[in-house]
Amino acid sequence: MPTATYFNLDPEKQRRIFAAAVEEFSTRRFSEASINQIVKNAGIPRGSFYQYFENKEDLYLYMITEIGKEKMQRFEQARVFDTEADFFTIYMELYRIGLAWAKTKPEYNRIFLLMELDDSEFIAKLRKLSAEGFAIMKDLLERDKKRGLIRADVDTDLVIDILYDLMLQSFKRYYLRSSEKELLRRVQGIFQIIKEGIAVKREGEG
Amino acid sequence: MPTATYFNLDPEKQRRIFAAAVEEFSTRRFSEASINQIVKNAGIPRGSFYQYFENKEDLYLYMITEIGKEKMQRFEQARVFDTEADFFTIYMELYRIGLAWAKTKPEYNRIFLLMELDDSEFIAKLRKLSAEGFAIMKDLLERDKKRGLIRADVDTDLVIDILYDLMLQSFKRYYLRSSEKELLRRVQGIFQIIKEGIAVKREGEG
DNA sequence: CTTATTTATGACAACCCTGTCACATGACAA
DNA sequence: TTGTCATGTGACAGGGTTGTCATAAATAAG
Repeated sequence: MPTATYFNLDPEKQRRIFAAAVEEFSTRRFSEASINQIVKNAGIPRGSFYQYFENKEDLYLYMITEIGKEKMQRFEQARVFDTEADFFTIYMELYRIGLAWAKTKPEYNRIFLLMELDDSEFIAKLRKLSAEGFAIMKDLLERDKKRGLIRADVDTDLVIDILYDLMLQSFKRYYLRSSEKELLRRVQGIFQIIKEGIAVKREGEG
Repeated sequence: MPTATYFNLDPEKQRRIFAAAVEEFSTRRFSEASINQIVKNAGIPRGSFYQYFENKEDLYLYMITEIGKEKMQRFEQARVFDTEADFFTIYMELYRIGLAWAKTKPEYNRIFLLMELDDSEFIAKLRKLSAEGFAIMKDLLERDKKRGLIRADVDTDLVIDILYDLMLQSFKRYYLRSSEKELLRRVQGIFQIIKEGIAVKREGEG
């Protein structure tokens, strides 16, 4: 948490510091990001930084929390969870929203992608927290099981895991080369495979 | 490529340097690895390093090439590609071999995992090369399509992509926490899903 | 034995980084 | 005005990194 001094600061200055943090952390991994660079971009003296934040972790945590709040709002106002739609439909919708968000705030999104590339203790802890949000998806999948849409023998956790990995990986690709259209087609393709499988269906099996 | 001077070196010294490189690159990402550390571990003076290698990239490339050769030998001597077995069986077998290899040479394996975590230009180039080896898998999948084992409408490239991502991700997990047994069960689970899908099969569909 | 060439070596320059701390400045109160 | 407290500030210590280079040692050739 930033110090009281930080919160007493001129809002414009706060914004400048926040922006500088976003700039740095969306360019370099946490472990490679430099406070020096941040203070330079924010136009504040080095000493001041330590007046506002304990260290790099402190700033990062603050930034991530703020961004997280903003993202959550997007999901909440979309109300995708309140429908009776099936698991895949909801997942796709969430993905769409996430994509739209990433489009308006590409730097924010880069921060999350870079987070996945980091393997420091600190980031590992953070990642764990954000992954816990996926419990909702597990519930949805199990609901569909009860509704007879998903086979009963399917390992729910594994499916959630798989989808998380694949979505993340696809996102990475998107930021490297693909267009949004391509990306969405890819995600559709993935869903199709996870739903139906790729093997030729033979009768009397299960 | 190392200089002639390097290859003229006492083999024992060469081995020491190689080992030091492996030690460092299996602990830290390429971008974070330090030549200082390597020369220290190898017990050679800093100046000598630059007599043998142009820079860090040069050494890394050499090391990766050597390790790649060794890994390829494993696959070749297993002759998994010569069977009439189906795609999934062969993939599983390759995975098993890879796992066995990773078990005897965990440092080598860590190097590849860390490579996936890096995003420098240099590593991106390297990764691309190693991914091209997956063309064989694509051929196998297409063979199974012709044999009527895989549905004709399936996007081969996408499946190869998906499997690559998922296998890699599973490997990462294995090195972080899981046991080999757990990992193999997970991979089996993934194959099952990719094969059969997770949706309840309704008649008269496709 | 002497000269030429190759190889070995560590000090050095130049550039990063972080966290601290003594001091300067501003603000508000007595 | 003087004192007190909050804030601003940059120099500094101590740590890291890479690549170079003058010199020393070893080896080969004449």
